[in-house]
Amino acid sequence: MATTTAAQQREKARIEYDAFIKNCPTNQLLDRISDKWVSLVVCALTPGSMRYSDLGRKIAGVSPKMLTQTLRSLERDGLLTRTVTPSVPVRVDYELTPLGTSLSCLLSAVKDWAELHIEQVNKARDDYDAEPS
Amino acid sequence: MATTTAAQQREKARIEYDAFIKNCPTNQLLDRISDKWVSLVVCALTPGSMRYSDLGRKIAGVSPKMLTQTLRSLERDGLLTRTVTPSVPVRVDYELTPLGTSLSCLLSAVKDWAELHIEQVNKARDDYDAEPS
DNA sequence: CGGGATCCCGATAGATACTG
DNA sequence: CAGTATCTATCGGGATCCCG
Repeated sequence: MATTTAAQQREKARIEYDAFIKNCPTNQLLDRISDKWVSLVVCALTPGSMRYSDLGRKIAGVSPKMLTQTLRSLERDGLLTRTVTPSVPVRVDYELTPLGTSLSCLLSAVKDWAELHIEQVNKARDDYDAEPS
Repeated sequence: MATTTAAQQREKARIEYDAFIKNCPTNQLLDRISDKWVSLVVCALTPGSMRYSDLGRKIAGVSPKMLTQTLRSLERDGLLTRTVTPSVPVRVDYELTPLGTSLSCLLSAVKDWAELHIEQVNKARDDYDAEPS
């Protein structure tokens, strides 16, 4: 048991690198917006506030669990606010904060790039797939 | 068997929505850059071309499998080129294409946003976690 | 040196059912 | 209406071995 195996050393390196990545703001942000539902929620809320069930319907395909989970994490990061109105049927509204709106703008930039270059990517993909080798 | 269950209908909706998402350039791009290693590889290659093993060392923590897989998919999308030099020990260089460089610029924008707003996010997170409830 | 093929495991998405 | 709890199936990703 004495000697450290190569596997253990690599494991150590991996953990350190993971820590490095987690402390990197860029990767944190990438992790955040890469989440399957985050971009959809942000996009859905960009026009204005919306209720929980309306979001569920607009995003169609999301399970209550994932919707709640996504909304919670976005709320935690200060990207949206959660407002509970204790009426007879409870009413909960979600709305982007200025920070959330700012993120929405960034997503727009991503969207623009995507739409501008998607054809090149698709072409490259076809060429690659068509290669004889 | 005649009647379609609610579960089946939801399943259908999910599949359609999935298809919708997959056809959306923005989500394709998000899927791409959200990949754990893609941003790191692009970032590593931004200064210039690099060899396979150099990449592996610079990114430290990536397994050969993931590195190869990442490089292949990026090559397929026309974001980088792969050059094989059949010398005695084989030599393979990777280099960003103009399209890849363009993506690198987008990642820079993401990076800028991240560094500009990370403090707000962290503060919001602390506040949220500190809440009594 | 630069990979491909295979096996395996932990994380997590999502379906379902229940609650205030 | 707006969630929560639980269970399961899937799958990304790492380890390992092997090849050209």
